[in-house]
Amino acid sequence: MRSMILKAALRIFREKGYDGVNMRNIAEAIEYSPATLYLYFKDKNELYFALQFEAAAAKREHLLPAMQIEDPWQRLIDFGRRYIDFGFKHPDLYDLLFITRAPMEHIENQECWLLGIATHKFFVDTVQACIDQRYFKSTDAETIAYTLWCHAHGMVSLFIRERMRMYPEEKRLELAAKSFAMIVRMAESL
Amino acid sequence: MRSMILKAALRIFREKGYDGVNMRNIAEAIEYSPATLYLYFKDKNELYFALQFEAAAAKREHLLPAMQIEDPWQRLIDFGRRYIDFGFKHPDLYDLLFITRAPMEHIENQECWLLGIATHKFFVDTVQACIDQRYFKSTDAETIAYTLWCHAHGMVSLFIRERMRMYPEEKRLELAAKSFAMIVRMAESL
DNA sequence: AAAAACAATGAACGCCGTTCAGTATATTTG
DNA sequence: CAAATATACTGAACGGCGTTCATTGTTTTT
Repeated sequence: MRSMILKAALRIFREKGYDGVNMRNIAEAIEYSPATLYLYFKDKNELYFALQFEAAAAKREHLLPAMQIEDPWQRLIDFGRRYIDFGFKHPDLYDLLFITRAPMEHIENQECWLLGIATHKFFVDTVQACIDQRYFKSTDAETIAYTLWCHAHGMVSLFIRERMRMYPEEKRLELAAKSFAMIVRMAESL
Repeated sequence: MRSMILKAALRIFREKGYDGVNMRNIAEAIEYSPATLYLYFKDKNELYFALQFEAAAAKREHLLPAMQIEDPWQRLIDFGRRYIDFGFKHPDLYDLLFITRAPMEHIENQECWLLGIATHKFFVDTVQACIDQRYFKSTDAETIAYTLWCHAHGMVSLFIRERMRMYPEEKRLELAAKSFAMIVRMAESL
C-alpha cells in the first residue's frame, strides 16, 4: 500500500511537478480517500521524503558512470559535468533535492539524506584522491570540494529558479558550459 | 493606501518570514478587510513584487560601500564579500530575490528586476575593469562574472535552504569564508 | 457467536487566495 | 435642494489545501 501511494505520488510529481502534487490528487489517483493516506504516512512531509529518496536514487544513477573512472582528476571533472547535467535535465528532481524548503526539518534520519551524504562523501574522497596524486597543491579537500559544489549548485539553481533572465534563453546553457570549463581551469591552479 | 499595505506586508515579512505573510494577516495589520487589498493590488504576486523591490533596495544599500572602491580588483573582492554577507545576514530577503519561485512570471518589467539588472551590470563592469587593468589574462568578462556569481549564490543558497547539514553548524560560516578566500585565489589565476 | 483488531471513509476544521454582490459614504449633477 | 453617480469598503462565499476523527463495514481472533 505504501508503495502504491508512492508510485502514484511519483507519477503525478513527474507529470505536474512539485506544486502539482497534493494529498487529494494522490488519493484520487489510487482511488482511495485522502484520509487513507494518513494511515500509511504521518503527513505530507513524510511522503515528500520518499519522493526525495527517489530523486536521490535517480541522481546517483546519473552520476554512476563518473564514479567508475579510474583517474581521480578525470573522475572529478566528469562527476561535476554529470551533476550539472542532472540538474539541467531534471530540474524538478534537483529542486526537490537541493532547493525545496518544505520537507527539510529532521531530514538527517531519512534515507534520502543518507544517500546524499554518501554521494557527497564520494565527492570529497575524489578530491582527496586528486590531492594525493598531486593534481592540487592545496591540501584542504573539504574546502575544495565545497567550493566546486557551490559553483555547480549555483549554476543549476540560478537556472532552475529563473534568475538568468538577463541572458537570452539560448545562451544560458552555453554560458554554463563555458563557466564549467572555466572552473575546471581555475581548479587546475589550486 | 498602497504604501500603507506595503509597509504592513514588509513588517510582517520581516517578523515572520516569507511563509508568514498572507493576505489575511496583512489586512488584519492595517485593520481592513482582506478584500480591500484587492482594490490596490491585483493579486498576491503584485504585492510580492513590491517586497522584492524592497529586498533589492536593501541589497543595493548593503553593496554600496563596495561600489565606491577605486581599484577594480579590491572592489570586486569587497563586492563579493558583501554579496555573501548580505545573503547570510538576511536570508529571507536573499531568498525572495534569488530563490523563491512564486512571483517570477513576467518579472522583467518590474522595478525590482531592473534594479537587479543594474547591480548585475555593475558587477560585470567591475570584472571588465579588472580585465582592462590586466588583473585577469582571460578576457571573457561575462563568463568570469557569471562563474563568480554562481559560486557566491551557491554558497548562500545551500546555506539558506539547509543543505549544509553534513557540516556541523558552527563550521558552516567558517567553511564559507575559506571557500571565498579560495575562489579569490583561484580568480587570481584567471 | 462474541469480541477485538483492522481498513477505509465522509464530513468536517481551519487555513489559504480570491471574487462579488451589496452597503454606506462622499461627490457631482440637474 | 434632491437625485444620480462615483468611491471606498466589506461580509460572505467559493474552491483548494493539509489534516483529523467519529463512524462504518470487514476481517481475524477468541
